[in-house]
Amino acid sequence: MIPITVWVVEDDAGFRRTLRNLLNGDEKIRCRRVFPSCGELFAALETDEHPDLLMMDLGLPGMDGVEGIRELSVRAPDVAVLVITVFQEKEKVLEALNAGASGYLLKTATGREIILGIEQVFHGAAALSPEVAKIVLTEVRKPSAGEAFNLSAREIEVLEQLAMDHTVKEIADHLGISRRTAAFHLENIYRKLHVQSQSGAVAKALRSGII
Amino acid sequence: MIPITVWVVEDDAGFRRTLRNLLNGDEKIRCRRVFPSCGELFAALETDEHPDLLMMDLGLPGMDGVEGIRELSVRAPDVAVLVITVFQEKEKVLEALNAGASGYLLKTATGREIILGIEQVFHGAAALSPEVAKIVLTEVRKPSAGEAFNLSAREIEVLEQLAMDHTVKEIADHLGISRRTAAFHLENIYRKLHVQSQSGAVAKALRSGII
DNA sequence: GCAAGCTTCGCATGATTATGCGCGGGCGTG
DNA sequence: CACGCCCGCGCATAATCATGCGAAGCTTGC
Repeated sequence: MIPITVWVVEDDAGFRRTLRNLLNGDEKIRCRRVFPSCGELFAALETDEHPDLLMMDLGLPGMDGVEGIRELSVRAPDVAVLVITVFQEKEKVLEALNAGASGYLLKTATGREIILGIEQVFHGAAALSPEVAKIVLTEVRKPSAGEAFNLSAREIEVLEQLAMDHTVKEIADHLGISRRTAAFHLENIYRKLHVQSQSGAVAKALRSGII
Repeated sequence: MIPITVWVVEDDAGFRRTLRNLLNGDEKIRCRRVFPSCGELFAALETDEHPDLLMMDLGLPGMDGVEGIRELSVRAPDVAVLVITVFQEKEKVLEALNAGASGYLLKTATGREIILGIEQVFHGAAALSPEVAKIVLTEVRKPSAGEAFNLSAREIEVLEQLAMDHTVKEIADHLGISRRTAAFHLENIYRKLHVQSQSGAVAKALRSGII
């Protein structure tokens, strides 16, 4: 069986070694190269054969880990990235995942969890530490989904049309009602959403998951 | 140490028994009650002391699992829900998580993973099977994140203000510029986003993750 | 060094909105 | 069988917006 080839970028020499030893202790994984910063990584990507997966720290000297991931997704989109870091702030997590990371593990993870995470990412799944999963979960969860504001079906239709870049006049035509009626619905929407402009209504509706 | 009390709703008698035995095989967990459907669960919630956590199947006779979760989050918001199911469709996953589930495991998970998942959820984290994490990840990832439209910093500020329910006049005051300038920025935003109204711009900006 | 793009502003006009006032019909709850 | 809420429409006015024309200082990059 061909082992999963893994590279590591980690500035802390101690943890770098620990990680390398851990990975090479598993026969399904081969970690041949480790780097203290993104600079060395990109140099190596120019000349060497790309690894299957890259384990990336975030708090790095020089180019930040998140930027490194962003850069990597352009230069070497074939390499999956698994973040391993101490940061568990929402911003860091979302930035890293948006930059293209396929997984995000905390350094509190056990060796076994790290090995499992690598296998999962390699097989196209995602690896998230529970704490990180919680953050991501909160993020996908839509606030309350509409019912809260008691918008009528017609009002939601109007909102959807608004968000589709239509004017009140166009909305009236599309819904087969007069512009006055469309405007009337809009007034009620303003009242229910506590806003006073089309933009505000659309913003609130989108952020609340109503549309 | 007080064990984590867990209840189970699962229509398949075989898997129900397997699950119960698995849970009670761990000294940190106590599974005293299992139900074949949501009806029995809600009846028990009326009379008995609530469990710490509920493991919930999704494909259930009578009330669907997702609806059950929704109902539970109203009737017994103190009970955490961990979904265990065979469904790995994006819709099901997001529905369940939006309904209030704190975790989502596939039935392919190992006993160890299930036990771990329960502990994680009990400790306020989230438990997601790797395949599920992948789905959730794809969902949080913002489409293109702004740069694609080449909006200037000022233009993004204007958009943010618009989404905050401000009029062009107010935006001008807040940014310390004339209304004509604010309107000018808006024109450029329209051009760059290919829209022709404030509402359309706000909708596109929000959906694209620009703001 | 100069072209290009961003940011800033004034003036003006026609289009569009926001909103108050009135009016009528339908549906579900108490 | 009212009462409240949703849906539909007209008229009118004041405010706001969209946009064309013209102009200028600044930063960025070839």
